[in-house]
Amino acid sequence: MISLSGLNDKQREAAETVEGPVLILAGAGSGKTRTLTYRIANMVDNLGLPSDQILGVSFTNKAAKEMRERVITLLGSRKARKIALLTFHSLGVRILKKEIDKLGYHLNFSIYDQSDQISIVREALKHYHADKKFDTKDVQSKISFLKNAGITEDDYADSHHFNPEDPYSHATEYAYRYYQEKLKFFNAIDFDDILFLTLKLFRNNPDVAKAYSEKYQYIMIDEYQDTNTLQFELVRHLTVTHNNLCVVGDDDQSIYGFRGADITNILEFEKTFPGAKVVKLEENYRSVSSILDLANHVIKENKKRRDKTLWSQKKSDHIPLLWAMANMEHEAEVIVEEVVRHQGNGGHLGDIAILYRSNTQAPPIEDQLRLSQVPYTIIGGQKFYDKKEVKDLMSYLFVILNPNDQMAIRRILNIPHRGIGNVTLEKYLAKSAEDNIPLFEALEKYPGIDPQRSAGIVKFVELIRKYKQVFKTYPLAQSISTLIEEIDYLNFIDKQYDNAKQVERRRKDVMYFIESSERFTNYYKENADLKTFCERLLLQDSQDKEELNDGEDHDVRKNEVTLMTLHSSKGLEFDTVFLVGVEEETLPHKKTITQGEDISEERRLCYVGITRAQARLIMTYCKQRKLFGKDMPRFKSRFLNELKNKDLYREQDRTTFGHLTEEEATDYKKSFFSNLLGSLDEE
DNA sequence: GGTTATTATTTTTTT
DNA sequence: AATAATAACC
Repeated sequence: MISLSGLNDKQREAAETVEGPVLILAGAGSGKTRTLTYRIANMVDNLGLPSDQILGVSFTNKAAKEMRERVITLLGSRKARKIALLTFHSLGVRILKKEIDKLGYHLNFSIYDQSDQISIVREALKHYHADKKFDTKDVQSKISFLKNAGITEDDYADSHHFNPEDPYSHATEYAYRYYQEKLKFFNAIDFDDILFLTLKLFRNNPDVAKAYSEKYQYIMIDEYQDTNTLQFELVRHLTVTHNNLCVVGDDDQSIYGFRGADITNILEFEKTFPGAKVVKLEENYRSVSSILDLANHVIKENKKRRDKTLWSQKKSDHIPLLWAMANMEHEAEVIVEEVVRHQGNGGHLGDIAILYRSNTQAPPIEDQLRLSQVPYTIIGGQKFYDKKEVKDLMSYLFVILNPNDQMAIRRILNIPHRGIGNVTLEKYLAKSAEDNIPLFEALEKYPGIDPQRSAGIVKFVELIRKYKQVFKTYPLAQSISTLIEEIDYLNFIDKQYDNAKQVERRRKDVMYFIESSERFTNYYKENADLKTFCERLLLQDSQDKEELNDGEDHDVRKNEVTLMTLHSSKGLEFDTVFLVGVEEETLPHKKTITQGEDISEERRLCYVGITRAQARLIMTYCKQRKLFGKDMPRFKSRFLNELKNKDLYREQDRTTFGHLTEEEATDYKKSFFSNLLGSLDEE
């Protein structure tokens, strides 16, 4: 039996209401994850509901992982195993893998990431002759936005997003059609399609939707304020047979507007799901009151929000700090120094998070941590599969799996060099269009378009054919190693780069790729297929692969500092939080300032960051920052400047010793110089 | 077709 | 500063 006595009345009410629609309005730190995990534990352990009928959906891998870990802590891994705790996208792939043939795709579809998307859009815009130049990335993100709003390429021209006066709209319409056509032809889907097509599937096949709704009898959605139209519709289909839906959210923490998050989903929940029970969680258990005060005042500046003020019983003499730094390097130095001090005082590194607006802020801090030999882990950032080598190798896997995948073929056709360059490729692309056959078939059918290149073409086709068989007969990891050997990829890297350090790094990535396939194969045994492996690499961030080891230390946070973006930090908490780069044009981000006036989402982001901290909050900003190789003056963020009460935080100028007493300053200088001397000794 | 030099461009945020 | 796209070479 799981006891619910550790929950407060409201939390307990939410955890015990298992049937019917439930809306939990949960302020930051009000124990929302705790409530959800106890709710799940209650269902399984106390009510005896079958665990494979429970589905919990979150937005980020990090959040899904956290949820799983906490459920395991309550139930143990045996009982928790069958509970589906997924992101929206992994749920979508799980469904499409079995059902996508009903939409006219083959089951062996490839998944395209943003860089694939951009190349196709670039191609589309090339075909779209116009005197104006269009920004490829802009058009791509517009298409992505439209998909997330549930608008198809045919609906676009009639929607209110289409502006007949605007050349961009016309270009986007053309590109959208071109793009969708190509993807289908390549038997590929993009990240947005994972949800888009799942919804289409449900719409076209109500019986399939019904079956999944029956499979998942109890559904919970975390961070409901961030659901977009697509996700909302999916949820509706999934709950059609039972209406057992529990959603949790907080309008102040809506930070996915750029992905089409629709706040009315949460505001009108009771309308959509009549008879919903609404539970409000307002007591904050996370932060000390001084941190909460600051957060409340920052978010109060947002005009459009449901008024609420979180309160906390936790008192402390800590006042949030704001440190002014000279530049990025200095920022990194001072922060790491503080981290080291914390460690020296016997503090646990897992209690510390360093949060930033964008991933580009991480490298200097990372460098400094490494230099000081402080263990750390970075969540998100550059994806493992984003690395050139990994993409190349994955492209091989995708082609072997799905020969229609043109983007992947084009990527590897001449890697390693087979003497097939752009000119030859264009010839084959023309043939492929002419005969209306996939590129790969064109390669098979016309090996002799250019007699000089013929040998290379045949070799490539043979290679793919051969490995289709190899992957069928031998275990995954073994097949991958043989493939890499056969194409002599490591040698190719050697030849490509003359910088020894680069070669080393890239070879390491390849080795890591092989290792990760071995781990995967060991874990899934004979079920380790090519497709699942690729999906895992694409959908999961690199650190999640560690999960394959099935470690037992799920409830113990590692002794590492955590670095991540504000977006990834949502739903998490840390004893000490460094919120770095609280400056104009970083938070709020420049892009929001220049292109749109709505700064409120940036303010919510700031709010999210502040409310991650339990006991200690240290914000920083730089007086100067290098941008595109140039030093630019920087200023404190308006989110702090606009506060009338200046006692909410304490500002300290770390570029001088002014914030220290004379004694402290002497100590500081002494240790600074001895460090300097120490590092000189090493040289 | 491949390599190198020059020029343009870049930074949200997640899956 | 770093990287990618383009142009100009071999």
